[in-house]
Formats: sequence, C-alpha cells, structure tokens
Amino acid sequence: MNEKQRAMYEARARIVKALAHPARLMMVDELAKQPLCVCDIRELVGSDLSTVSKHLSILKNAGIVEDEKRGSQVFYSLRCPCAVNFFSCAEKVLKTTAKDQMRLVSRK
Amino acid sequence: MNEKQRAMYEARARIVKALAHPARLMMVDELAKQPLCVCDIRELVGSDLSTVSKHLSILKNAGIVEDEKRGSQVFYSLRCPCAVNFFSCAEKVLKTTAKDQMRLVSRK
DNA sequence: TGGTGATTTGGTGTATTTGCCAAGCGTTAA
DNA sequence: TTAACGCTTGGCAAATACACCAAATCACCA
Repeated sequence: MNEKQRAMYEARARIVKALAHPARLMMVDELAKQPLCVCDIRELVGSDLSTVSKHLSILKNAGIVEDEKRGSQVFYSLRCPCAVNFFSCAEKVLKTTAKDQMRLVSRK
Repeated sequence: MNEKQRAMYEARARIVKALAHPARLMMVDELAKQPLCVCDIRELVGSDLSTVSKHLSILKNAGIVEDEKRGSQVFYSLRCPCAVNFFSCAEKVLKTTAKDQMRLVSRK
C-alpha cells in the first residue's frame, strides 16, 4: 500500500463524498435531464437558498457539475453524465437487500 | 417533491455515504477480487483493527458487503459487484478535471 | 477449564458536516 | 443612483463521523 495508491483512494473518496447527501443526489438526478438555475434547483429540493448554494458548490468543487452565468442567474449542469451510474448501483444494492429481507420473512 | 421520492434519495444517500471514505473504497476494491478475512483487510489498509472492523460494519449495514464466519475468522465479500462502477465514474470525473486544468495552464 | 487468537463493541476526544440566519456582491430595472 | 433580484459567503450551533484505547465476545486447542 504505497503513497500513490492512498492518494488515489482519497481523490476518489472526495468525489463520492460530494455525492453522499440526499439533496445533492437529487440535484445530480435533475441536472442529468437539463441545466438548471439555482432558483429552479431550490424549488426542487425545497431548502434554504444558501443551503442549496452550498450543496452546489460542493458538487462543483468535486468537479461533478459546472456553473455558467447568464445575466443575473447562474446555471448549473452535469459535467460527467456517468454520475447517474451511481444511482443504478445504489438501486441494485437496495433491491438485493430488500430481496434478502423478503426471503427471511417468508421463511418464517 | 413528495415523501416517497425524498425517502428514495435518502436510501440512496445512505449507500453512497457508506462508500464515502478512502479506506472503505479500498476495501471494496480489494473485495471485488476475492473475499478476505478481517485480518487480511487490516493489513491492506494498515489501520487499527477496531477501526477496520467498524468500517466493515458500515459497509455491511449498507448492504454492500456480507460476512461469513469460518472458524474463528470472519470473511467479507462484495454483495453487489457493481459497486466497482463507482470507481470508473469517479475516475472519469477526476480525468475531466485534470484535463480542464491542463487546458488552463497551457493557454497561459 | 484456561488460554490464545480473531473480531466486535463501548467509550471518548476531535474533526467534519449540515442548515439556517445575516450580510455581501454583482446584475438588472426604475 | 437607488431598489430589487439572484446568488454566495461568513458565522454559528447541533449533529455526525472518525480513530484510537480498553473491554467483551467467540471459536478453538492444550
């Protein structure tokens, strides 16, 4: 386990960590469909504007989204569409867990 | 934004959060190759044994890995191989960021 | 039964994350 | 220029995550 490897896992973890919040996952999900301005995103997640802005800056610093000023508004868009892949795997894990629990229950 | 959707994003976030740590990412990476006992994993990541055990229990509670007792040892294995997909996307994000920075530098 | 190795659990101090409020800042409209 | 709008930033309290130590558990063997 050398230094280089450790740095690589830390870099990856920074990205995963940036996604590790329900509001941020929702934002990524919505931005996968189309770019949105902060006020739109704010309506979708329904939190305080400053909270939304901070979530977006976390995603931006991780390199997951990018921003673009248009007049007085700021539009955010997904920089790496593959971020949606996270969902499909998370979904699989959830399904597997659900199945296992179902099995436990029905065996009773 | 209804209750059901919110619950879904929270469930997904729990899984992503379980992966959001360099040591846990490394464990998943190694477990993707083969099941390993706690002591093996401990050597790979090089932390305190109790720390490793707690990381593993986080992954287990999230449904990402499962454990199996063999004598006095406990072997962990990956329950959803797709967890490795997280890496490829994280890698893509990192590469995109690196490219953008490279472009910035060379334009100067 | 007592001891040893393998792992988990409890407890504690510290660091990080989160959400909200208030203040700041750039852009557009009057 | 002043006001309004859209967004970001600073600051703070509460919640959560982390790593380590010590103690407990559990399987196995002498």
